[in-house]
Amino acid sequence: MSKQQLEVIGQDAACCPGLSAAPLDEDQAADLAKVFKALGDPVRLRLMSMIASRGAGGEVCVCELTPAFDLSQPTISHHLKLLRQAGLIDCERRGTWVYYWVLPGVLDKLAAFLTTTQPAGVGA
Amino acid sequence: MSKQQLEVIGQDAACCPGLSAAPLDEDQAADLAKVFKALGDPVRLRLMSMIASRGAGGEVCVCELTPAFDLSQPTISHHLKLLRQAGLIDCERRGTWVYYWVLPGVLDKLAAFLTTTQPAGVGA
DNA sequence: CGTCAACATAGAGGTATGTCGAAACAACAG
DNA sequence: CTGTTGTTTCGACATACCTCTATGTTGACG
Repeated sequence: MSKQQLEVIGQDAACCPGLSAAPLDEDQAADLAKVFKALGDPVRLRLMSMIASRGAGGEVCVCELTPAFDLSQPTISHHLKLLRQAGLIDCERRGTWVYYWVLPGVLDKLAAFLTTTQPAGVGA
Repeated sequence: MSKQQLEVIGQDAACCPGLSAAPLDEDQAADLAKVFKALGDPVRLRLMSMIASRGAGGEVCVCELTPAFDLSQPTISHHLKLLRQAGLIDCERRGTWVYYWVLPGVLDKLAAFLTTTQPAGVGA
């Protein structure tokens, strides 16, 4: 499902040198900005939090997410789609319901990108 | 200078439980979203990177930042203002020039917020 | 005091984003 | 097959955002 997500964060070695390591070039900045932009909305941030707080292999049904907001169901679906396109989450339909989960490693890689103290042994 | 920046990240103890720890409430999400939204633009991300790559106490003059982009000087100034209002950077005028730096600890706290493996001793 | 350079602010215009209701799609129950 | 429930897609609209030009502000220098 969903062949249309970014791979900014998930690229094998490292997504990029790190924000504080060296000035980003235009392409890196554009890709990373899409991920941060996806997190730059209160609704999406809460959605991410609700999904991520289920733990590593955890999943959440859309039917659990929607009633937590004073928004229409299509709007929630729209935000979930944006998070998916940003490469942060993925989903699967099982019967009537659709379950979402956080793509493994994405948040940690994003955290590593922001960390100013470089993790030892990243080469270069 | 600049009494108008967010304090989301800098709050004494912890800005919040962490994205994966527990579902964010509306207020936390709204505050955090402003920070991520500030990073959700390629230009601002490059600006942050250019400033942050100067290291801990490093500073950058605006006159060094502006010519790196194909944008007008007021546009760069506008983006710097947004980054400042998000509580990510601060600035000081020295003579004719204005110098910007990354507020200490902000990026690391943001990284800690995203990290899924909770730092030891956070209770619960 | 006058002028110049470095930045910031103000206002305007085009584009993207968030939200909705309506409709389409998928899966299951009778 | 038909109806019901859960979810996504489709247009449409109001608002926010990014960018520009024009103007203001601050400090340096004669």
